[in-house]
Amino acid sequence: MKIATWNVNSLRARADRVEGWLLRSDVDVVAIQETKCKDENFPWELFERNGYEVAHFGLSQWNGVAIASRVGLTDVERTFPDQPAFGKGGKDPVQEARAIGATCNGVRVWSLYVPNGRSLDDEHMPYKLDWLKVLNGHAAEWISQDPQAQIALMGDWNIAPQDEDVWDIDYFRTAGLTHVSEPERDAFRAFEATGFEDVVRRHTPGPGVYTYWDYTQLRFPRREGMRIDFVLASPALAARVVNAHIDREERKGKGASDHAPVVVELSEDE
DNA sequence: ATGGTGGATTATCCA
Repeated sequence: MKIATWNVNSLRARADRVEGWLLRSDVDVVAIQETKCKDENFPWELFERNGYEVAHFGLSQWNGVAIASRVGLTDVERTFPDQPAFGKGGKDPVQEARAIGATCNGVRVWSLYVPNGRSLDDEHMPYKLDWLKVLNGHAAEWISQDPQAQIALMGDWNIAPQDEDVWDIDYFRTAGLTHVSEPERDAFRAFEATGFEDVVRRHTPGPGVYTYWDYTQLRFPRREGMRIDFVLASPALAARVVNAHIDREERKGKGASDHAPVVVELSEDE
């Protein structure tokens, strides 16, 4: 069984590429981020005609997460419990469309689009950190209730956990950029302390291995990217991982997302 | 090389 995560940066703008990749990649489950649409604009047929069931959570032109599966899709959950809401300027806080969960062939899959902190002193940064803290609290409960639970927390984490996960750590430090700050890295490491493992890194060692390249500044041809998309697996799921890769080819050419798909191969169920 | 990122929406916002 192959599971994947991919921030597509608009499903409508990327429909042809997504369909082509589904056919080529042969994945059984894909967690999608940044669909950038509501249900009424979601390309349901694209998945159906290729044999995938799909669940979507999208509230506006922003964010939007989905899970597509050809090995079953049950117990869909939109937002995790007590998911922190965001609202500024006196507006009512809303739980944004950043998390959807579903069970696919025995694996509890979460498609996650972690909030972007924007800058170290922006109000989005405490929102991001709180969001991760609440999620990790649930992740700890899930494992504690069932140590054999197979859980995949996958998506765009908007964190580069190690210095080698950006092309030039000094550039990030000097400019005071997000994604590499200690509070963000602490929030990521907290999931590892809970027992979750980044199951892609051991199959795709760095340096110079990334999942995202900014559209500007010729970042992709210059090989100046960031590793910010991760599959964090519970212990029982991590034990099934036999391979993983980052599909850098998909970042090439006209009409590519700024993120590459990340694919994890699992051994067959016991 | 007279360009310069791209998407959703349409003058900005978001990443």
